[in-house]
Amino acid sequence: MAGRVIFHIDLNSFFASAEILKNSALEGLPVVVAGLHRRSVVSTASYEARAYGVHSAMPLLIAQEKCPQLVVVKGDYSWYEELSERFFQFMRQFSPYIEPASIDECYMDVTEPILRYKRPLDFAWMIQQRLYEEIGLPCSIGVGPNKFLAKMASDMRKPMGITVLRKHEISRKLWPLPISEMWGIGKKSQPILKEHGIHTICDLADEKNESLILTLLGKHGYTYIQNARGNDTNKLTYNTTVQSISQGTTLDRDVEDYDEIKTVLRRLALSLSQRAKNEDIKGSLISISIRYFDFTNAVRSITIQDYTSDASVLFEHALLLYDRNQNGKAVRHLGIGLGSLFSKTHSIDQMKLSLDDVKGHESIDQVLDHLNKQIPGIHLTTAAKLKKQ
DNA sequence: TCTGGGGTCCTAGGACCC
DNA sequence: TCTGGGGTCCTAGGACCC
Repeated sequence: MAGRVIFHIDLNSFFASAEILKNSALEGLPVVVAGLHRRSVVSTASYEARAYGVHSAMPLLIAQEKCPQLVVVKGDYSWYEELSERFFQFMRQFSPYIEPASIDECYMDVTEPILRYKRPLDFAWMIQQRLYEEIGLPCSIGVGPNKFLAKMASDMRKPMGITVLRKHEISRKLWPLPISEMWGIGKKSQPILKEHGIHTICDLADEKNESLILTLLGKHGYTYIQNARGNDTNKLTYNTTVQSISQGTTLDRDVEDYDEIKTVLRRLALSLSQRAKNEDIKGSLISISIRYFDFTNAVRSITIQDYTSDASVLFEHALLLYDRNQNGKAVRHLGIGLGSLFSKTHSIDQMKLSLDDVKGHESIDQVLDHLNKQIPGIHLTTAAKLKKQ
């Protein structure tokens, strides 16, 4: 089969761009979107703010120290969602083969449509220009033969960049980068690799390091090696469904008082329930997450008999899980989650069985297994298996 | 300096069933 | 007495991403 052409489209400092769209007076200023509490961190920084060394995940207090004239805007998430929806709608006019990767980025398989352009990059350029003119959002586009290379490419020129990363170019464009720049390698794997002399993506791709990396990182190591060599074979997934929803909050100060914790859990249960109902979602896996004053975490979960979105059911089980796990440590953060979701509308959408679902599977059981993983809340089986039960 | 909020996916052990 | 093989579901924990 001939090679694919994948675009990775990444909105630049999306939340900050969204705020500037709403209020043009912010244009050109060092802006961050962040919570307005003592313990908030920066969600997104405009490029003007980045010039001061401010970046996302930085504690707000530190950001303000680095940039005293910093403009702090409280996030308006329903506005971001609306804009994000416009972004995806806009993209779909060019191709249905789109995989949303987050609120502000997607992959698009453009193997077919790009043939219609004399100069392939004109397609990327046109998308970028029109997205900016029609919706007001700047983006960077990465072009590659697979998802990984497209993703790495879109990171190379920002904002409003277009970068092509062909396989034969990786030794020049990709390999010199430090492993910290590599998608998928986080703050745990980095020190492990560096300790063993692996500092660049070139080191990851090097055959001499292969067995060492596999020993250190196992299956993940294998993925890193293949990606570093430009051999990502992951397909785009076009029907993405939500797997879980959650609602959490960091408390203003660490809390030991039981009644106070109970009050927070009740409030979280209410708002999670509201969201679930709005989105026509129910779930059977209820979980709580706790972060203690010392930054240790615990997640506890329980599976219930029926699918629910009921606030009191969420609250009761959350409290049960909390009680079971009492240890006297002061609590910094609390969250409630709902998983193993069932959504009528989503399930019906996905019942359309396509050839892609069947391709590549050897037996009917494999096909059913594949479908069961795609459609939450249902379980397909064969008559033979039912009889056995 | 002092560390958010909302997600995804993977692994692994134990219970339980045939 | 000492001993399977295969499978699913549940729970906990962890790495990573935007």
